[in-house]
Amino acid sequence: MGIDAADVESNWARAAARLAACGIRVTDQRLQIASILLGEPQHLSAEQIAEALRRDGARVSKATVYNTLNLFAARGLIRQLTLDGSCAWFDSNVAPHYHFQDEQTGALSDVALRDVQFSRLPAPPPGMEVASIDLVIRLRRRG
Amino acid sequence: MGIDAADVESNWARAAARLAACGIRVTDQRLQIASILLGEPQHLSAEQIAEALRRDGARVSKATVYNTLNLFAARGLIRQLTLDGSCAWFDSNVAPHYHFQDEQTGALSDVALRDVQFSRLPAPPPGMEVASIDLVIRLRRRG
DNA sequence: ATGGCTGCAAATAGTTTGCAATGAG
DNA sequence: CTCATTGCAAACTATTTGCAGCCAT
Repeated sequence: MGIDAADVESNWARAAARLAACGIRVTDQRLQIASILLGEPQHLSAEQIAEALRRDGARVSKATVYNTLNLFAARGLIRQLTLDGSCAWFDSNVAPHYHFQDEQTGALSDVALRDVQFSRLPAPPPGMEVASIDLVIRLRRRG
Repeated sequence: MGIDAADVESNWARAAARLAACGIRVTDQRLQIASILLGEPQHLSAEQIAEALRRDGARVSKATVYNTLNLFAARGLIRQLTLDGSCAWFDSNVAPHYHFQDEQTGALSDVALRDVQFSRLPAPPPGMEVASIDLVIRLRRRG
C-alpha cells in the first residue's frame, strides 16, 4: 500500500493551489519543495529538504532551497524555528502551537495550544504587549 | 558617584572565588570575562563581551572569548541561550527562569520562575520526562 | 618543569548574495 | 518579450580548532 500516481498528483495540485493562493509564482522547484514540506505537519532543516529533493531525483541548488524556504516563510506558508544555533528548522504547521524536543536526538514534535494553559503570566513592560509565546519542552529519557 | 578601586577589586575577588569554586584555573583573561559577565544578571553575546574587553583595554582574542564562555557554561557558571540563529547569548543568571524579548531591538530581560504558572502541561511521551522548559515571550510596542 | 592557557590564523558550518543563463506569463 | 527565478560559486557570519609559545602551579 504505497503512494500511487493519483496521490502524488493531488499532493502536487494542492501544493500548487497553496502557492497560487499566496501570490507565489509556481515553478518546478517551488512545487517540489512545497510538496515535500506541506503534505503533513513536520519539521525539516534546509539540509533535510535538499536531501529529500536529491532522493526524488530533483536537481535544486542549495541556494534555491534557502531562497524558497525564506519566501514561503515570508508569505506565511511555513514557520521558521530556531531551537539551537546549529541550523534553522522549517515547520509546516503555521497554526500557533508549542514544541517538545528530545534532548538526545533533537527530534521535534508539536504540542497543541490547548495542551498548555497558563494560570499566571507576567505583565509586559509598560507600552509593550505580547506578540507571541515560544515554548519548548525539552525531554530526556526517564531514568 | 562612579565605580571606585575598591569596587573593582571586590568584583575581581568575587569573580576569582567563583572560578576557583568551579575548579576553573584563574587567569587574567578568565577573570576579566568573569567580572564583566558575573557582576549582575545580564545577557551578552560573545561579540559584546569582546567589545567590553577592548573598551577596558584588555587584549583577549576572540577564540579565547569563545573558549572561556564555553568553559563557564560547561561548569554551570553561565547559561547559553539561543533565541534566533544570529548568535549565542550568555546569561549570567543560572537559576531557572524565562525571558522577555523585544521583537524590535532583540533586547532580553528575565522573567522570574514564580511569574509564570502552568495550569496545564502536556504529558511527555512514554518513557520520557521533562528535562527543562524554555519560554520566550516576544514583545512588541503596543499600538 | 609541565601541562594547561592563549593568540593567531585557518578551518568549518549554515546561510546569503552576485550574476549570467533560463523559464514563466 | 520581459522580468522573475535558478544554479553556481563566492561571500559572509558565528564559531571551532590546530599549533607554537606563554604562564600558573
